Amino acid sequence: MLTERQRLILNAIVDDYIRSAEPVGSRSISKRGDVGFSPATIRNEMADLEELGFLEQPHTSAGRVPSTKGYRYYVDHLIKGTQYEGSELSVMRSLLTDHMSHMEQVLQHAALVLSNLTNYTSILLGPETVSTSLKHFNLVPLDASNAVAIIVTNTGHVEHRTITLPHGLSMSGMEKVVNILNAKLAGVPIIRLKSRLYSEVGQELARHVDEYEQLLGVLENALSGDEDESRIFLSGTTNMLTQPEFKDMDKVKTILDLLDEAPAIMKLFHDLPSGIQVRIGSENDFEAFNDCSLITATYAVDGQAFGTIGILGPTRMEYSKVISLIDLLSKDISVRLGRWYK
Amino acid sequence: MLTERQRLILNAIVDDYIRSAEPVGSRSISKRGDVGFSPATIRNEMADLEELGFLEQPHTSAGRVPSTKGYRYYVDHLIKGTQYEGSELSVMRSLLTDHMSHMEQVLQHAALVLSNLTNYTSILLGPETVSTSLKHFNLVPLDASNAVAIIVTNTGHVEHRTITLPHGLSMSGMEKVVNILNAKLAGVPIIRLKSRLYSEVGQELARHVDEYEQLLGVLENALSGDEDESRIFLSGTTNMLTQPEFKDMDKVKTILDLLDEAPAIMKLFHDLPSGIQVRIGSENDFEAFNDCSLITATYAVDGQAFGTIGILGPTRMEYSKVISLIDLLSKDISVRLGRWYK
DNA sequence: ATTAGCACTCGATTGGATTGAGTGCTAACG
DNA sequence: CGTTAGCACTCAATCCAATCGAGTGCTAAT
Repeated sequence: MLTERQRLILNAIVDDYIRSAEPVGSRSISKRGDVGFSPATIRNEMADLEELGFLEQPHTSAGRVPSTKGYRYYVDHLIKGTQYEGSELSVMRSLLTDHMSHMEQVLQHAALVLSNLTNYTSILLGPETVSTSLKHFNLVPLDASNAVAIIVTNTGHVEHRTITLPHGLSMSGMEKVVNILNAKLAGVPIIRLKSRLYSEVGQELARHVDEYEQLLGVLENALSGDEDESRIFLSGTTNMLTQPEFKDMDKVKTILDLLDEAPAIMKLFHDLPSGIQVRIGSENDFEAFNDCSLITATYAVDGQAFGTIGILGPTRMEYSKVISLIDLLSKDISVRLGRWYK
Repeated sequence: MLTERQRLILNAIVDDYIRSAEPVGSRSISKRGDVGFSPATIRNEMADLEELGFLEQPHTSAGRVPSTKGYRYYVDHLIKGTQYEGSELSVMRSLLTDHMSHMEQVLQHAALVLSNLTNYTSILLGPETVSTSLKHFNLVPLDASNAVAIIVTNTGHVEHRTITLPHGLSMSGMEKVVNILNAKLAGVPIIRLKSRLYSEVGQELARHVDEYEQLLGVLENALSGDEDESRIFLSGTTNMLTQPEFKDMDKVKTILDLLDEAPAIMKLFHDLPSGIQVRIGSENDFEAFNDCSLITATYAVDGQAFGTIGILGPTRMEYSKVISLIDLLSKDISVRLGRWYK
């Protein structure tokens, strides 16, 4: 357990380092108003804190830098209870008031606002496929052999896909197909659609359609969504470039490249408990992101878990500010989507 | 006019500089097999070429670097007729053989292949809105007050948008709306849709629907597409980071940020003649891209202009290779889309 | 017309001295 | 006894002068 003075000093060091991005020495925090001790005393404490693993020294005769453990203690115990910065709060409110017509727009816009306000990278995840189910299916004929398949989920998400129909499927045949699918598949979770398609729809289709095998194949294709790809909304990826810790091009490139890949992002976000979560540096078990911290919050609509909001930045991140912003935004999105949902 | 020897030397310098990214001296090109003159002679010629504006010297006692004019002469007169690199050619062929179901997929995939093969940034533009027209319109009811509007264009592009319908619009009313819209608007260019909506559809609608004013507003909204946003397919933007000339973070950030903005890209691509086009450095009148070259090719489907393929890289770009690749790919896409089109 | 030779330029590299921000330790102090 | 002043020490960063070397332009010889 840390003494009160140690906590004070640790807090000062982390704050200073977050501001300046440079190792902080005993003198500089002694000169700050809030720690009324001489450099010598502070040096002693700093040595102790280093021994305990909260601080690190790039080299002898340099100042101290917070370790992952140091940041961890900072966010867990030292951050002053969510101190909303009034101005930015109202800015966000005003930026989010545009009326928007569908979920994707809300999320993409929120991502933009968030990255602009923080100067970090924002990552928003839409509804998990696990918790979405089919609400409605439809086919709109284009010409003799092509049609657009429309898939509407219970989360209000709409997708379309052009498909090629088997030869000789009549207008009324198509209507029957649509009816059968809706009857059998409405309410079924997206991830179960394929198996259900074969187990329940197959025989039924066979009774009404000649080329039902080919049709099944086409439908299977139509019903398997992009999964992850379309859930992800990114913004401000280039903000990484402005951080002094990422002056190394190669490192930045690997990070930016990973952010372009849906699977990498899903891995980064894997296994998050609900509520606000902070993953600091080496805590997120992903080699490339060891110099980054990820702050996430899940949001819910209508009581059930929905998606996730994330901010990715350097470990030297303005935790306090970001946490309060993300907290706020997640609630706001819940409300906003909840309202529009009905 | 340049002498044969000057052309030879200019060619050697540009080639060398493209390879090494460092100022080229007289000795090093004298040692290359293809220019059989002594360094002294070459120096004289280089001085002349500099006076003529084809070369530049970063400072006295450094080698020469091609100027924009130098690159221009190089691509116009010195590049050996499209020398397909056999291996990469076949790689591209094989990468593009996957069967793909719609235009967007083809273009996005082509962008990926192109950026991977070149290590530059690839930018593909889908069909221009000017040349697209409405082929088919449809409404799919979701619930009492919402529906999905489906817009199909003559280029095979499909868009959907969820809209909120006026209260009390019956099923049959909706059918009428769809019929009217299709009758009046099919074949109309996308950019004219709005004006036609008011000039021709208005009265007709008024006769059949009560709340036609509100409906008109909603339809107008539904028919105005994303325009540019959805035409653009980018890939390999982070390849910029690997180029030594872009080691300056600020410069890279401005470029990457611009690439995220549809209007900027449209401005970059403005006013391109058909065929293959090379814009070198300061030639593209866009401050931020003065260190970049843009190579573009338009492609056509069914005889009419369709979209554009572009590669953005440093001025020190492998013009010869990129030009041949882009030439090839543009033709390939034409064929591919043309086939799938029917 | 070409080229060998040479003096010259100037950025890049090298290495040694200096600086200065930081430390740890010890002894003095309230 | 906890705190602090003082001091010797460390080490990256900065500075500076010397040197290097890749390159040039010019001139004179071939």
